[in-house]
Amino acid sequence: MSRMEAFIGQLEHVKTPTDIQSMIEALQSTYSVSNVVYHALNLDDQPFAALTYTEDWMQQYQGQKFIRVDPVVKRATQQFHPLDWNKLDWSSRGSTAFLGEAINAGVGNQGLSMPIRGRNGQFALFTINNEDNDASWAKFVKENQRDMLLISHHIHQKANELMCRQEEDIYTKLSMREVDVLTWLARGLSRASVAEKLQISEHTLRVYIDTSRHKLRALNLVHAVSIAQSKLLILP
Amino acid sequence: MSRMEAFIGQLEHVKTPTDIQSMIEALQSTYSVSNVVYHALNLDDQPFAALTYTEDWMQQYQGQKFIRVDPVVKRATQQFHPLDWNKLDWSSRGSTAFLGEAINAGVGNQGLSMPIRGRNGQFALFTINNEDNDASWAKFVKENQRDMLLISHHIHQKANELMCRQEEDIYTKLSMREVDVLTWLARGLSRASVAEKLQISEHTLRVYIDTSRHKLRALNLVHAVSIAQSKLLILP
DNA sequence: AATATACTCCCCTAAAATAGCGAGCCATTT
DNA sequence: AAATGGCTCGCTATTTTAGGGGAGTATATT
Repeated sequence: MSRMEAFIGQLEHVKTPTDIQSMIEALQSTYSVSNVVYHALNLDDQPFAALTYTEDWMQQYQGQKFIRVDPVVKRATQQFHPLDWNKLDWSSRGSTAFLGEAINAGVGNQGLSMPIRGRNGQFALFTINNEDNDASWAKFVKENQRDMLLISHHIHQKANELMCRQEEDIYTKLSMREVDVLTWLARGLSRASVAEKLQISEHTLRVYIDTSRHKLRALNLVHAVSIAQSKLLILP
Repeated sequence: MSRMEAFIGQLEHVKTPTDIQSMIEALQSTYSVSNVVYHALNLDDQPFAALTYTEDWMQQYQGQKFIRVDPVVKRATQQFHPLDWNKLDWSSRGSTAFLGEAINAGVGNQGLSMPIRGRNGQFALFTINNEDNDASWAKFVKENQRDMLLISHHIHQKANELMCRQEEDIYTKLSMREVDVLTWLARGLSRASVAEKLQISEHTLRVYIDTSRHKLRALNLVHAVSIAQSKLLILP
């Protein structure tokens, strides 16, 4: 049984968020890397992280809002496949400063980050990084990338189970017409255009907007579209 | 070398969308299943599918808008991990009718669907289905689920490479303030509230809305938020 | 040093969105 | 048979947003 399979087997016994942290630390030593990071930017609106970075670095990262200049995050949000830090552009002013601080804080010079996208617009990053030369790191990536992808999926699944309410929300059952309306509004059509497209009066249209807004507990139309979109209640 | 590894190796030589279709058909015979389906609902706004269903069934599916009642799609949009059709609720009126038609059309009674979420709000489904009894299907799933996950990722990656423009869009570089503004607006705050929160005048706020709307080529605010959100330019 | 981009502020008017009230028909579920 | 929920239409009023101008400072980038 491979390291990966053993790890995923163990992961099944995880019961608390703290256990996830332990599993991340176990990964760090099993694969002998500087750091392992699972960072969910939103699990049902709440962020969650399990990682091996120092407390200092985490506070600095958050305090200086590094998430805004971190090229890993920027790139990962627009990528599907795993992302090798080698292929990033570290040249911009903000990034270079960030890189310096990161290396200072014990973040490895080599890294591999995998974007994870979940239900309801969840976005998380699973990162493994190490102090290493290019050749040796390339070998490591080649050998372990597939394992990492599977592990990252399982960790995200676990985090999701533990941190998110799993019950179905009866309020998020939009009717067909409500879905139609929100879909077209999300595409930028005005109420008048949508009414014409759906062949209903603007008054009726307004009813659908109101009811869906209430079902989604949204404060206004923009909010309603935003929620419906992130929950994939409306499809592109 | 496993079947999965061989397949992923071959996938690297794929150069055209038709090749993807061939690979899907290869999967069908390699794993001896009734059908294999890769269906991307949106790749840069365009849908794409490579599958082994009959032309008739596809037309019926589209003509009768089965996507609206298909419980696989409904559930998959809210799930992260692979989804076994056994665990679905087929009891609702629309679903039962749909199920009957599907079986008629040669869709297996057993199935496994994996949701794939990509960059820019992409959503795709990779499905494998077969005519089989519960026990034998459970065994198949247990043995091959991991392979299917990796394969689905690689197919999506390929489809993405082939079908989507990969260049960066200079227009989608929002400034920090623009991101702030769209983020809070997406959360349902009114302009007045956002202006107060960011400590700027409503007039200034309006400038950010206008510039970001133009950058995103959006028709109005709702559209702009929708685009920014699907491109993950604003984070939750 | 020059050009571009981000950030801030102000005027105006017309259009659109929100919010309250009402009603009837049809299908599905209980 | 009754109840629920979806779909359709109407009115009035107030608040909010969109779209058209213009203008100055500071910070990057080239």
